[in-house]
Amino acid sequence: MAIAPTEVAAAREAWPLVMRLVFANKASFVSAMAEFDLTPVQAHVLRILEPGRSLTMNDLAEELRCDASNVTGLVDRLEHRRLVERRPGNRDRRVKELSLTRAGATLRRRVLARMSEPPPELVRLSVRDQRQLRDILRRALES
Amino acid sequence: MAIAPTEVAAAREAWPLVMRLVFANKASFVSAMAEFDLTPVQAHVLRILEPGRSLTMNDLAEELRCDASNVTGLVDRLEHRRLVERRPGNRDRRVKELSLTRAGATLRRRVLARMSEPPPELVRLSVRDQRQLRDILRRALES
DNA sequence: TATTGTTATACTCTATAACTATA
DNA sequence: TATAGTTATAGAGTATAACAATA
Repeated sequence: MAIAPTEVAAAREAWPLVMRLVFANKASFVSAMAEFDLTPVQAHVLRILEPGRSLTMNDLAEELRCDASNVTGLVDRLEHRRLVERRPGNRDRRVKELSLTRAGATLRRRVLARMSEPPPELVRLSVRDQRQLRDILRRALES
Repeated sequence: MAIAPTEVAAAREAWPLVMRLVFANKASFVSAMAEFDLTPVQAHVLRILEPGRSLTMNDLAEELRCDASNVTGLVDRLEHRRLVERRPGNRDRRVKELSLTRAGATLRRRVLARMSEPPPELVRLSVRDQRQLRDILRRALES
């Protein structure tokens, strides 16, 4: 059965609101991460790099949705601060395995806690709305 | 009455989901805007600069939440493409009034239409969920 | 030959500080 | 003196292309 054009009408109205919400809080996110001496992208790297997990440089580029050449400098800066470390791959010596240091894991916890802090627009919603929003987003992102 | 800590628990769960949704679609947004030869920030300028409205350079910096020194180059590039134009302020000759050209207004319509196109995560929601999401976000952003 | 990561290069965005021309 | 906008400068993120080491 073909999907009628009206099926996405509400999504088309909702999506710009999502972007407005995020954009309105962008500056606050940037300055919150700056308190950890992190740029937004560096913060995302910490988020992606779960403790115990290890990623190759290519994996990270893919998760960040950017060209692989960028992660060299990005990881350089984090490694220089001893937040992450490169280790040579066991099987394939071309590969670098990237992982968090102890200090990186500690900072990651603080960063994630700060990233989860909801903006005033969500805080002032009723608890009922907050829960519905959470549930709808879970359904959207699942699978 | 003090707000109990549990009041924001659901918002704290919802907010990272919002960011995940946006982050997952960032690359798609960047390449969509690139088809118009626009960077994301340039696209935001077009969105902010409604036809008929005019803004000073300082106003634009404020709306973009960036330092005023940045908008000089940003507007230079858009003006060079004849999408926006600077006109001297009437009363105060220090001020530049910024507005869309005809070409800018035309491109703006296409850009806004593209920006409103919802990502697959929202499209596959039920119509009921789409509407609730829209309504909750409207309540969050109102006032 | 193909792949992983790096380097070289160029452009945009960003902030800070100093400057200009008005007010 | 104060303000609007610009310029100078520096650093970070981004892409493309070329490269070395390894497979």
